[in-house]
Amino acid sequence: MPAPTSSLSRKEREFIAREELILKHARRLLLEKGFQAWNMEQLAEAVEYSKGTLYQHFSSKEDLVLAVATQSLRQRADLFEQAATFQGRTRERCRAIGFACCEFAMAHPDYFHTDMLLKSSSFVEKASQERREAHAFEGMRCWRAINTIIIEAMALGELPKDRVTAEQATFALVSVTVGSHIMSQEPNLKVFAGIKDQMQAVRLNQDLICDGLGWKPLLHEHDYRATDQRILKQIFPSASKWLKAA
Amino acid sequence: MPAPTSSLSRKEREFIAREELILKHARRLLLEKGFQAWNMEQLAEAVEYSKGTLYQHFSSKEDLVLAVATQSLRQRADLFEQAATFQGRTRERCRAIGFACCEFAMAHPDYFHTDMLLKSSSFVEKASQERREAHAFEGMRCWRAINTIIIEAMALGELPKDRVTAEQATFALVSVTVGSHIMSQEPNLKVFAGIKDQMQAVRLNQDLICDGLGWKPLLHEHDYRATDQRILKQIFPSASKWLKAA
DNA sequence: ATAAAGTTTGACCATTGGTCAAAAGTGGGC
DNA sequence: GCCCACTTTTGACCAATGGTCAAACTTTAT
Repeated sequence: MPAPTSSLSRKEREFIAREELILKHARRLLLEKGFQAWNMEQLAEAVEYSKGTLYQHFSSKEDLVLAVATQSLRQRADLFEQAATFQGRTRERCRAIGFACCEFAMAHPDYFHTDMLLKSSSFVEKASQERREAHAFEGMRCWRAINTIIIEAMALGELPKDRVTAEQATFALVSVTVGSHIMSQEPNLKVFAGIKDQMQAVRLNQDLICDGLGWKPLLHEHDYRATDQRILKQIFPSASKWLKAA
Repeated sequence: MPAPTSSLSRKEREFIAREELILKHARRLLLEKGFQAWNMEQLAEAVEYSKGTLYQHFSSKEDLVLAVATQSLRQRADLFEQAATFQGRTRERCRAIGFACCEFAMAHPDYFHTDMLLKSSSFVEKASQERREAHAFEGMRCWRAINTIIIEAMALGELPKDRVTAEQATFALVSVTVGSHIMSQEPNLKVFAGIKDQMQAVRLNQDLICDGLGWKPLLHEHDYRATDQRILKQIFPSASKWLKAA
């Protein structure tokens, strides 16, 4: 018998592996069909376990979906924190987070829809306390990544602090980002607004907020194309596929 | 027998009245419980008709909810168009629409949540074609109210047209508004961001976008307090209750 | 080999969105 | 006042599905 490769027993490792298998298939169904158009029986068949086993991992369908969303949100927070390490001025680092969010949105096209479901109290109330807390924790990491840069920008005088507080600025950036991602997926709106590149539309709106905040250097005061190239090279070397004309 | 007061027969008028009764109670349930936590039987009891009768008006629960949302959206469009008649400079008129949207959000605290449900294709596919078209129509009215002012602002030179197109500017304003309304309802975020007055937070973000667009006069170049007072007096005399410190 | 402990299963239950045949109601003609 | 054709309303019923749990099955310790 081989020695355990970690501190977890075989059973525990199997349990975790199965949970990840379930989450993987649930994510796929969620992406393909949304929330309603699949059921636990179908998921059970997909993972080749029975329905009862699913319920040993998740207390309800909502709990499961929350777990999928939290997994995604953790990746988003990872990307944000990674982007925040970009070497450059504060607004450039904020921009790197903007790219991080686009990178995330490309990898998880259904995330914002699912996240909107979670905002319904009757939905989230059916999930377990632990998973709710885990989700809130990852959300806080995303918030803090932005908030930290803004506080630093204000301390350095690159972002005027007489207009809004650091929290108001963070709230503005978060709001415009979420709103833009949601709206840019609306088929009707895409036609009206003539949106070709969704991610570019999101980042433009972020730029408008930053300019509105007076965050130096303003859009026309600096060669942000060069910054974008650096961000892509340093932080997201794999992202160039979706960013054709940086 | 009295002569008919309109071109509709008694039966037709009763049908319409019943439909409005159903919508009224459905709206109440939606506000109190969200989408899942009530069923058609409960609604039937509330309106004192049977389930079968409900289905003579609406093809599905989703169809019914879409009808409620469209009713709300029509009011939103009405308010937008009313606000657009405000006498003043283009940015002031845009600001009046910002107030209109807050007025609407106060009257329909659940609207944006419900609207997010509609963005799920599996949801909206269960509604009837007519109701989908009606919803898209009211959405277009809202879009156009903003878009029209922006086009005029660009023609007058009050809004520079070398940065973004009129459609991009409209998209930015719509996105920030929706995103801010959604985010400002998030309990966690309200704590983090220290939001006391949600509507003020939404309007601040709109101001940041307008400033970012370079829409003259900028926030610090003009006494918008006075504008706000005029908007409230001329357009929304009844709104002063929620706007304590304009 | 056997018993104890843990794991997996799928038949089963309750809820609920949606249907439809039958009951109830309506109104015009005689 | 009565009949009858037509419309409207009803609620028993159906199918789908989230969730449960006793029994079957597997693993482990002795």
